[in-house]
Amino acid sequence: MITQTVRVADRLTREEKKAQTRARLMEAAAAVFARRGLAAASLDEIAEEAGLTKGAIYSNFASKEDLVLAVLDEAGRERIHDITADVDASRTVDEEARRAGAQFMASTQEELPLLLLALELTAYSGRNPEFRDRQIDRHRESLREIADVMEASAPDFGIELPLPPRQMAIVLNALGIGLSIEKLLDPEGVPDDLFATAIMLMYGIRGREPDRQPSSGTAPS
Amino acid sequence: MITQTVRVADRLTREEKKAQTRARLMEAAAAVFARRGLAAASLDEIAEEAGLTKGAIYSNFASKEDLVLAVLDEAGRERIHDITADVDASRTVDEEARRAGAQFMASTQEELPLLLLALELTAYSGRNPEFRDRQIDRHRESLREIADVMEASAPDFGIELPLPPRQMAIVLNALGIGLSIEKLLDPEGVPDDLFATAIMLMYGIRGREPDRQPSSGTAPS
DNA sequence: AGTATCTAATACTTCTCAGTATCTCATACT
DNA sequence: AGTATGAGATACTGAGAAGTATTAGATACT
Repeated sequence: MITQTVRVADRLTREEKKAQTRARLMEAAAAVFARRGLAAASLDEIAEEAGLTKGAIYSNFASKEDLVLAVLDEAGRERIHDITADVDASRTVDEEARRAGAQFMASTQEELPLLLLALELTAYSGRNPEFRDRQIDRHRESLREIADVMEASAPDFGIELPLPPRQMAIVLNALGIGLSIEKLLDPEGVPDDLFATAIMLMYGIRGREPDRQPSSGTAPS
Repeated sequence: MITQTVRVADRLTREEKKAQTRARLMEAAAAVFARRGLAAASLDEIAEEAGLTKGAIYSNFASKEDLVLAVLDEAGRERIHDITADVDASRTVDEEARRAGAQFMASTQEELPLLLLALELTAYSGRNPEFRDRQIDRHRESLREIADVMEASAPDFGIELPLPPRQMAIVLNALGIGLSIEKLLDPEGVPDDLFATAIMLMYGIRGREPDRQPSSGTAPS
């Protein structure tokens, strides 16, 4: 016998309701983790943010760590894609490097809580190898995406990668994260275009000034 | 009347004893913070590690945060110095970059807990601006030390810095930290000499292979 | 010598939070 | 309709930790 579930607008099936609860919890968790940090975020606060209670959390996730992983898994999918998706080989390398560099720095600045959370997670990973192992695939995937885009677009830009794509991706990613940290620690000390400038140096494209600029001057501090 | 304090070998004056206690606490704190992380390190554990009790901590420091800051202040002094002090302009740039790069990567690997602690502190700084402000001077000083060494040694190496020294220092530091993080997340994914290679690219010194190496091959994975 | 002072130990308070046990009530099934 | 199921609420437990009050005992001062 085939059962036909009658659907009224806000009359959800159990499965749907649960999925919705789960989604609300994950959204709330993402916000609270970003706001408070990994350790300081309490499950009670997350539940409250979602308009639910801790019971809902433990009905949907095995533990706090489990919830974190679920949140990460979802968040991790979109991150890199946003930036690489915008690569446009009809512009010059110079333009494109500046755009991507600026976009990267801007996004980490405006979503600072996410950067902070990522730092904490990295530290946590360093102390909990099994946690790290559960993230490694996603991390490699992100790198591969960067590598693929760079490899694919290099000919269009008329340049050659000075390193194998994967290594280039690692360097790029590392530099971006490192500079974000520098900027976090000393916002005024890091020029906005430093990322792009450094990248172009590696590509062998020397700066706009043919000769050396003085170490101090009218340039932005 | 002048008081002469009699000194027997292990008979310390009050002041000395207190200083010694403080030093023992800071040493223990450094170890425990590194081992457990910022939040997970308990004052009881630190006290125990020092062979003392929490009373000793609160007699010497106002709060946990105060203790952290004291530890950092001391630890921060030696770090950078170790690496820059070894710069030797009698070697070639290539050699020297490789040495410094390898030394940096090796030191962050073998003192991994310190890297993790630094990450947590950075995240903490991002959420507590007044804490960050108390670190900013030290951070700038470290950068200046790197910048000075690079600026001073560049002529000896017969090269020119492609960027103002301070910016060069920022990029170098950022890249080092970023690569350390990459290596932490995926130890096998990061070649040991990638740091040096990237640096040399920025200096405009192209790799040992005149032509491009394939993206995969007999190289370690 | 006798007293004051201050370091660090002891013991306690207060609080936060992850995780659990239990219960309720809406949905699903028969 | 009546019963079974399970999502989520409520209330609790237990661990652990920061910080405090008090005290003991050694050192310094007179």
